[in-house]
Amino acid sequence: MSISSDLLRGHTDTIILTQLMLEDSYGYQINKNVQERTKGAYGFKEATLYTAFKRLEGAGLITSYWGEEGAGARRRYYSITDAGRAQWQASRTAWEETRALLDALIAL
Amino acid sequence: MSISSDLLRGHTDTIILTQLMLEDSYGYQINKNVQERTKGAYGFKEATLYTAFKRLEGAGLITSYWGEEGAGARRRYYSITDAGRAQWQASRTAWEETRALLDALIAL
DNA sequence: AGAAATACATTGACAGCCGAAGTATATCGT
DNA sequence: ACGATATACTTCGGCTGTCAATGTATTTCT
Repeated sequence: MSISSDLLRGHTDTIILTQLMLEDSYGYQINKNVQERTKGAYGFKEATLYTAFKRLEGAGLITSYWGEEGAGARRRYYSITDAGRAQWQASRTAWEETRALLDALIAL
Repeated sequence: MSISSDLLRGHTDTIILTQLMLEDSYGYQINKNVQERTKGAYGFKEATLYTAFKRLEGAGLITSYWGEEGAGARRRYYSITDAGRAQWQASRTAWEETRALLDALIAL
């Protein structure tokens, strides 16, 4: 986790929504995917991750249900809603705009 | 200011340092420059800006002095230190890494 | 049996952003 | 002359997201 999370602050929800755009998933798996995609350079702290799920579910962007595995630790799966999909589109655009702004602002 | 500052959170100090890499400047001017560079899409709130100056000066990354204009409202100029220049280099690299991470994480 | 990995959850502290309010000077239009 | 607007800086208190710490519980590996 070499990157300070302060620099990604505000993008947490979007990162989670991105994972859920691909398939229903649960906290531990989502975090594993994030670590894989970033080759270990970034991962969520557990408290951050589960706090984000609460926030997203409260906002109606995701829903959750308990997994039905007979064996293994219980898993709470999350599923993105239509509102969540719309939010993801908006957030993706916002990221592109943010990236352009910062490229312009952090250059001599 | 169409972009949410939550998405730039943590980059405020770097943006200010970038301006001071170019020349000594003061709060109001720095903010004008930011607005120009972003074509009006972003600007700092005053409280955010002056809080950042305090933080940067406390960290030894910038120093300040009062301008000597005889006329006009008083201006406090800021100057980047050697430590500030080193920090800017590090922050620029961090931004490039952050950008790569988010490009990887906010994509299907 | 013990350690490590999997998996989820809560609490309290901390830091950055900002609305709001205040202070002060200069300029422009009428 | 006067009010509005722009310039310019400062502080306070609230809000929000991150996270260290702590706790619970199950499975797998040695």
